Amino acid sequence: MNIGQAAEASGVSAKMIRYYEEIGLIAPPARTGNNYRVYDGGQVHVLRFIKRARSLGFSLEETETLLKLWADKSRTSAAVKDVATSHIDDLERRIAEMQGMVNTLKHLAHCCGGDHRPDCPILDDLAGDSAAKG
Amino acid sequence: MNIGQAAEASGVSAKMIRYYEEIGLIAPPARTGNNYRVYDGGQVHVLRFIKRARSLGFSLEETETLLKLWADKSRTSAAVKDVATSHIDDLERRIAEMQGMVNTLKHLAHCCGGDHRPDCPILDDLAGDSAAKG
DNA sequence: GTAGGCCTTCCCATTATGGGAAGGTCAAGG
DNA sequence: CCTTGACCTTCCCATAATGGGAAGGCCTAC
Repeated sequence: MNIGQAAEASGVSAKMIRYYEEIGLIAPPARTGNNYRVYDGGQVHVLRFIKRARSLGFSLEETETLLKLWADKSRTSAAVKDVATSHIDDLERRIAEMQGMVNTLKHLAHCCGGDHRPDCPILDDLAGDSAAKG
Repeated sequence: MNIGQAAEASGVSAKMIRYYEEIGLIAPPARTGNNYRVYDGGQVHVLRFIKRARSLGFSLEETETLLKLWADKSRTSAAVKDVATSHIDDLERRIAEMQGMVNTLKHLAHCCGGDHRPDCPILDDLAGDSAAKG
């Protein structure tokens, strides 16, 4: 299977497959006589794993940890759960931060006429004008 | 006022102040004979504005738009509100995406024993094992 | 034999920020 | 007068993950 077919089968772009190989996330595949990379079902399975981990927001570094745990038959589920829960914490922290921004922005937008006049509580807030309406 | 003092007064690092100047977000300040940048209260006000916009999650590009609107006395509040609301939409999209990850991960983590045994529904899910418990 | 569709490597760009080196300037204090 | 320290300057590099694109090799079909 060529890299294009592996990309198709895994949902990971050929560009990214090469990159993952370069950074050591996946093992270098065999090469044909013409120097083409060849992949088998096992490699594609790994790529799918990576794709799924990425879609859940795991960084490539975390993904590497998960891949190693996956390969390690003597792992403990506790080790995997640790990776997952700290990622959850991270996501929740970021969500809270962004939600705070949204709350502030919605308040400001609510107070903004959104009309033809120049007066704008949003700009007033950004400008540090504590006399901003609302 | 030197760049260090402007950084102190605005909460924007000296490094970032130089960068904002380099990308044209702020105007190049005056220089002293020894080639030091000098800032006045007006420039610091702009830096504070940027700082506040960044803290609300606006990109530097959006911040530039907001700075121009701020400077434009004939702006309409509608134009400002447009920038804000599309940023709110963007944040909410990202929050929803991350919340989806959290929901999935919490479910998987809940189903994971987190003990000394190797069996792990989290890895099963990542591996695409549709027989994953839960 | 040539055109198209793969593949290869290499370089560049993105976003916003920080680290650090090499060197200039200035003020204080010995 | 010289040193020390705290500034400042510019320049280069690194981050995370991904895509774009060029230049060139290989193979298959027509």
